[in-house]
Amino acid sequence: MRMSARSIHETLERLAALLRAETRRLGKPEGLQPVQIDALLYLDHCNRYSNTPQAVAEYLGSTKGTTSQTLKVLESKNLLAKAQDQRDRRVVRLHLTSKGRTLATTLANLPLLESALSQDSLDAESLGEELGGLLRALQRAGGFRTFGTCRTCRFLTPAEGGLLCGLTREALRLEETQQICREHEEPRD
Amino acid sequence: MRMSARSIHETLERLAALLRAETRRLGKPEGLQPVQIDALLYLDHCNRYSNTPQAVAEYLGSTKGTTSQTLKVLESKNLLAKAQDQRDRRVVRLHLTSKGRTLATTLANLPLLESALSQDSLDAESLGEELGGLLRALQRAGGFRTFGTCRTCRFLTPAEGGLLCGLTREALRLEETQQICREHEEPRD
DNA sequence: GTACAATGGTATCGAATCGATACTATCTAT
DNA sequence: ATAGATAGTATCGATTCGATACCATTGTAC
Repeated sequence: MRMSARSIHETLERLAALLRAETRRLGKPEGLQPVQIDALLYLDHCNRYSNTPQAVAEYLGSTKGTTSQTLKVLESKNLLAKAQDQRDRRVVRLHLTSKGRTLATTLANLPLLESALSQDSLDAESLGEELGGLLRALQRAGGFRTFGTCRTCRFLTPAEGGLLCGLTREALRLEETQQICREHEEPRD
Repeated sequence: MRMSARSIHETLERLAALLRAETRRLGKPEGLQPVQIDALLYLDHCNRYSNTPQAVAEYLGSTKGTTSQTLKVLESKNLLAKAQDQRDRRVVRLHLTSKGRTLATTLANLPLLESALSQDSLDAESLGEELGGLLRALQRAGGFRTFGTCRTCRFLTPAEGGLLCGLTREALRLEETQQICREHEEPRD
């Protein structure tokens, strides 16, 4: 039984539709759209190099203009605050408010997905591996940014007294290495 | 390394965003939105019990109203034709035009996905298994219709001279058993 | 050092999605 | 025959999204 690209395409589309509907359901009490929730979760999980409108746009696969509106909504709901970067004054830094952090934590786990993953027939471990592999393959095929964490980044370099980002030459706290980074790159074979 | 529900959630979201962007790109020359393409592909691949607006709505995880608009667009582009069902005159039957069939065939394979799946690091077989398993688990958890094919349906019954749908008691041609069915149900335990 | 391109971001417009609601038509159960 | 369920459409308002234009800041070429 050969597994065709079309059948995988179909399955992915069904998964995406279900996930989207569930996200919509979950965001409804807060008056949040799926895209707004995606942005919120990203900002809750990205590092200090990656909390800009541009990065959000790339992560969501959207344009700057659309993302700007999405962020405006989150700001108007007091879920995030904007601040001008001091080094590069074109750049806006996005920080979740405590209300935003709380909401992100709530929205991060989808009940539907939780209960699906807890079923005996599923091995979350190998599922995660396969999904991750597909994502990396797609990103490689399309030349997109990978948005991974330091753990799998080719720039991560051990130094005396801790870890270092080889790109910025800055020291990284341990928690930071588990956050999503816009500059993440896979090791070269 | 425990694989958390959140990280799977995140990966799925990224996959969905990439797929959606790619579908958008692909549909642009035709002036079709992603949802319209999804509906087109569904109608190209569903059986005669499942080609109604209601079924499309359930498949896409959307509402009747929204789906009605989606279908209106496809109709105005001469990609599908509506016909009243003669048995139940509330029901509208949707049939792709030859133009619609052709376009569906074109849009069914995403270049990005094809090239990702062809990479050595990926085993399309086990990926398909894992994805299918996750989809079934989600459908079970949420009580959604499964939209599978006869091959995995508990209603499929062998009869003299061919196959039979145990629900409608009608004979099925072999090709039909490979199409998506709205009445599909997984075997009980 | 001054022009000029590149980059980050916002504003605005029009087309489309989407949920909600209300409505019509048809079928089914009693 | 009547009530209720079901299939579908129409319409409204909020939001998404791409496209375009625009502004501010930074980087680069000369």
